[in-house]
Amino acid sequence: MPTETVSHTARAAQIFQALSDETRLEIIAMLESGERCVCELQDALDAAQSRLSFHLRVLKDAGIVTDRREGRWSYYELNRETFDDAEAILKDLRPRGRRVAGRAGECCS
Amino acid sequence: MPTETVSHTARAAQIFQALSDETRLEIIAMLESGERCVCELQDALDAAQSRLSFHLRVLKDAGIVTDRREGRWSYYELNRETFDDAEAILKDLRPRGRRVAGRAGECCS
DNA sequence: GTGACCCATCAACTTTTATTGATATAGGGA
DNA sequence: TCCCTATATCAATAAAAGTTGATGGGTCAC
Repeated sequence: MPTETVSHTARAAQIFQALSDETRLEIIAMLESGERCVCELQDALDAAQSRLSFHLRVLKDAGIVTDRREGRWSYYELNRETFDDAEAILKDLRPRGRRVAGRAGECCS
Repeated sequence: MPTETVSHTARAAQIFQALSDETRLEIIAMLESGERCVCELQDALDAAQSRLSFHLRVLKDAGIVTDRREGRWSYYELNRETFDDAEAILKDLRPRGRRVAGRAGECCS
């Protein structure tokens, strides 16, 4: 077993947590069509620089984006793998079969 | 246009936020096979009653579960619709086409 | 070099979430 | 009726996440 540092659930929680903020969802929307540099995001989102930087870090830590430095610019890009993971996790969470409800008296001691 | 009270992003954020906690993910996992009563969850998750109740409410507010009262028991069940929504949202967020990076000088003023 | 710019990080603070223990409500059985 | 059980809710607190403004390190143009 290779480095399974965190549990499956912890990883799922991390991904969803990163997706649970409107600013970050807007960032993701802007990155949908490809790589962008931080200043473009800043202009478009009208967010304070440190705030944006904070959210980008959350996204990066969750593996949702990757970054690349070029000269004095930083470019961020969506990471397809993590989106695959997210989809898989979601499919896993989905309701499956049916189970007849434990009727009164069956469920509690 | 009917009651579009909250933005698309806000709704997305709410769903992901509800999914961003390990306890809640465990609850969902327990509900995958069907409806359960609160006390079953309580036993299985070994969570304080009020804590569990809190998390169930978060899930309910986000539309991830529905509840049903029967006598003195409450039964919770996963809500397929919301899982469909979540999947659709995720698909929407996915990286699409490519875009050539704005090279140095192109992105900032 | 010097200075302007892009960006990350930090510290202080505010806001939001989560936990805990207590109380309240409602149903069922004696 | 009285009590016990199941569950929600509330108030107080703790912990986590987000915001803001300041600082500092790299990189480029001069």
